[in-house]
Amino acid sequence: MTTDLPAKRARLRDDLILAAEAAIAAGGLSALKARTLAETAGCAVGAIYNVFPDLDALIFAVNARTLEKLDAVLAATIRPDTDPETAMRRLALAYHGFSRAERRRWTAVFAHQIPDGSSPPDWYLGVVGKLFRHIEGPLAALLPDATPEVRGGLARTLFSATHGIVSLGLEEKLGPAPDEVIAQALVVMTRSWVLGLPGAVAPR
Amino acid sequence: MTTDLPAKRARLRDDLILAAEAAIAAGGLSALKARTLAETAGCAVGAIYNVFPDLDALIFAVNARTLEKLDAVLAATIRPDTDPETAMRRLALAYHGFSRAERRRWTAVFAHQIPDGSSPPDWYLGVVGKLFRHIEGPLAALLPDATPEVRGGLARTLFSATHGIVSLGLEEKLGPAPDEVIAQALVVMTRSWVLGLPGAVAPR
DNA sequence: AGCGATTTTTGAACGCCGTTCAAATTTTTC
DNA sequence: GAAAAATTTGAACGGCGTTCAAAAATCGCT
Repeated sequence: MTTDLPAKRARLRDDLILAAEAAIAAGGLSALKARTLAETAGCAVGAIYNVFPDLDALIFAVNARTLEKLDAVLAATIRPDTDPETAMRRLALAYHGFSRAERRRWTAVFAHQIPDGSSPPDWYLGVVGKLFRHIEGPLAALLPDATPEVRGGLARTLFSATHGIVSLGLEEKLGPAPDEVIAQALVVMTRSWVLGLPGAVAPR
Repeated sequence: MTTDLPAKRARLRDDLILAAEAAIAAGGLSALKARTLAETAGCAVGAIYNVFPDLDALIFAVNARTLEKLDAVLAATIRPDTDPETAMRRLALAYHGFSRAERRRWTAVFAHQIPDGSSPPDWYLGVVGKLFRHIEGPLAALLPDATPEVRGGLARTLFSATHGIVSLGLEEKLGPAPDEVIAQALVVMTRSWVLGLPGAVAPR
């Protein structure tokens, strides 16, 4: 019985990601411990470092999965021909809903701090980048004259703004913030974009 | 020479806050170490815990100072009679500028994660809450018919959205984000609010 | 001023963490 | 089947926040 070397490594890799994901879902980023992880995945502590350079890399793998799941949720949210306001509102509310449903996993994506000089791996930024494209459809309908560059930049801006509202609400960094209040804020915000953006991007 | 008991404690408290602030400004939240702190402030490690229940409490004290400083910057940014668009744009750009000038201290405010169940102390939320009031002036000029409650909620929303744009830009969580790009995004965003909010808050 | 009671300060020690690396084990090669 | 190479192992390391028995300082009283 030849257990196929690289396949065994790949299986351990998957087991570790699943174990890490479960730990994060149960207790947040700070609940991720090398020793617990090794026990859950059924390997020695040192084995983790045969597959990942450090726990940060493992966290990136988990966070990428969370982002992929969010991507799928957003993709299922709108049809291509939905009008811009409905589409933007649904996207924002879907984002909010996901962040509530997957509270800890989603928080981990943004709470994860990497050492000062370094930046996220390229493959990871690619996964992040896919998220913006959902907004680009509605934006194109709303701003037919905008260049793809302008639209791309704007998609990023709207994503960031939505993220700010959802994120500060979820972590309650600004005080209590009930679900319904956040949702209403998102509705007003998206409505304001639909009314204001066409004039705002046009040159003076 | 009676060295006045409570005064000595207060002095140590201040020394610790200053030492912590310097550590954070030099190397971020993760550079805050109890032993280094004690040495800088000229006390024993255990003495920290005579003044603060734990390092989290000390971090709140530092972050409150940072927020007070931001509050002062925002207060100096606009005159009472500035038109809404100019005021909002200046506030957003001032927020962005502060986050760049005080990169590490500002990052510490939002990167600071408290244990799962607990929430920030009330006095701290009070300091945070003061920040929103700067937006309320311009908002009142823009939406004369809005109730104070609506204005208050909206101020929070706009703050959160601005924060999202500045924050994701600064941490480069979505990829590279040069200063000028972020600033331009804020200009478009505030312009869109001025054009769109009056219609967006009005009932259908 | 003297001296026992009380409070405050001290820093070695504790438990836990991510990570390493010499040794044990497994797999490959001939 | 045995020697060589590659992989896996887990005790050990250095560093962390926090604690707490002991030491030092201060207070209360005569």
